Amino acid sequence: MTNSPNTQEMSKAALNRLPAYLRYLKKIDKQDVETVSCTAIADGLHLNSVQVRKDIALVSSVAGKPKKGFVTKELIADLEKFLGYDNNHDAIIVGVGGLGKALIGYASFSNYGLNIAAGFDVNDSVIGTFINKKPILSMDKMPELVKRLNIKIGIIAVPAASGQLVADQMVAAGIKAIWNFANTHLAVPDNVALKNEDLAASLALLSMQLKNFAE
Amino acid sequence: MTNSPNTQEMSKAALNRLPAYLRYLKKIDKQDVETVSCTAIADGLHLNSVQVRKDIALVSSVAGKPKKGFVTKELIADLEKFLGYDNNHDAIIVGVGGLGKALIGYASFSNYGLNIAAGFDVNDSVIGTFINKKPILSMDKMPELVKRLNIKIGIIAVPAASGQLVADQMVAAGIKAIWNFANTHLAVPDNVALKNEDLAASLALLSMQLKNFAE
DNA sequence: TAGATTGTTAATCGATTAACAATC
DNA sequence: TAGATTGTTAATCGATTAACAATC
Repeated sequence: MTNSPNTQEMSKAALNRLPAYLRYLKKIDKQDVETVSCTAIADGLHLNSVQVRKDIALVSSVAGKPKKGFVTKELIADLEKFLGYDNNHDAIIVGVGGLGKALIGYASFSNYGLNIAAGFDVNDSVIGTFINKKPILSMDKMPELVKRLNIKIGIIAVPAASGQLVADQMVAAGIKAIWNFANTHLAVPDNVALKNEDLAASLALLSMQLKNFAE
Repeated sequence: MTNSPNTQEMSKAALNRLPAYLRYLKKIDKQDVETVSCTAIADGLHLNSVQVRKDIALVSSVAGKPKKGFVTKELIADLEKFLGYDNNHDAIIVGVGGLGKALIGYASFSNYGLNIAAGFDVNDSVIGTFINKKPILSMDKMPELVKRLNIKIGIIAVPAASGQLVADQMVAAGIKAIWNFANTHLAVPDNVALKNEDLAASLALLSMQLKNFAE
């Protein structure tokens, strides 16, 4: 069992680091670096090497070779599989304002296994249009499409005031994971995954750091 | 000293929670709730009450009253002060693609004390235009404007490949805090604050949760 | 007064880092 | 072979939670 990937044992903090590993590995793979040590990854990303080694051990399907490390391409494949980037998830997005438009247009999502199937809005001026080839539909159509395509991921990019309402509608339609860009706290059932993208919190962290440096 | 706000003792995790407290307090303040207990905040946000009490203790300028708690408006003012939302920071943004445009147009930033002074890009088709009343300028103009307005915060919203270059240019111009939306690891000097907005990592966390729920 | 809530000290929990034997 | 790197066990560190006396 030692080397089989194990979801249970991976902490959130560790999981957060995996995409960075993957990016680094893809970079050196492009440079035709065939094997890579955890020490090298740690150096490249300014992390502790033991930490990297433990994280990689949970993800890699094969043991690393002393002196050589891991085969770059194998490790990339293992990480992509672990992160679910290898099989595409469909998602919908509700709210096609500035941020919503940007997210629909964000081509990189396909690299992460995310495909935005459609956008929804209540604003007549965008309904019926296409953004990045994705149809923007009326909010009424949301439940039916979610059910028909068996979509599990919903992205919320509406103003804070409508956040909870949209979340409730998504849950009612069968959405099981909500990625919340609205600046508000959402209450969702325990069996629905929720990830808040709190730009205010990020900004607070940054300006606090800035303040400390200045002192 | 017990009740004076103290930057040093605040952990990153705690700091991350403060904006949520502030949002909650503003919400109940609108409902004319005059005093609030940490227990109530904890219940409202589904957090542990001792955790909230400790966080609030580090931020509040006055002690809470047993049985009543804190004066809502006072606590809001203390939080805004602590988070630096009361005095405006100027910032610039480099990269006026989809995400960059959305960020420039994001009105809520002003609520967080952030004012985007200008956007920069290398693309002639956007240079000279205005987005949300902010001028979009040629990248050449960036160092001069940063120095003249003494701007300390830079937002990076360029493709991953140009991320490091832009970061270097910002640092050279005197930027002391970088908010990085480009999907790449950045190397910056130790005296420059860096906050990565890693959408890939967020998405990974969400889809992992989704996977675990499904099993 | 009684009891809800405070601030604080101690216990627990989890994650990071250090140390080290195994090995290609 | 020698030494870089592995995987793992133990020590440290920090954050969360539990317990409790003080008090309005």
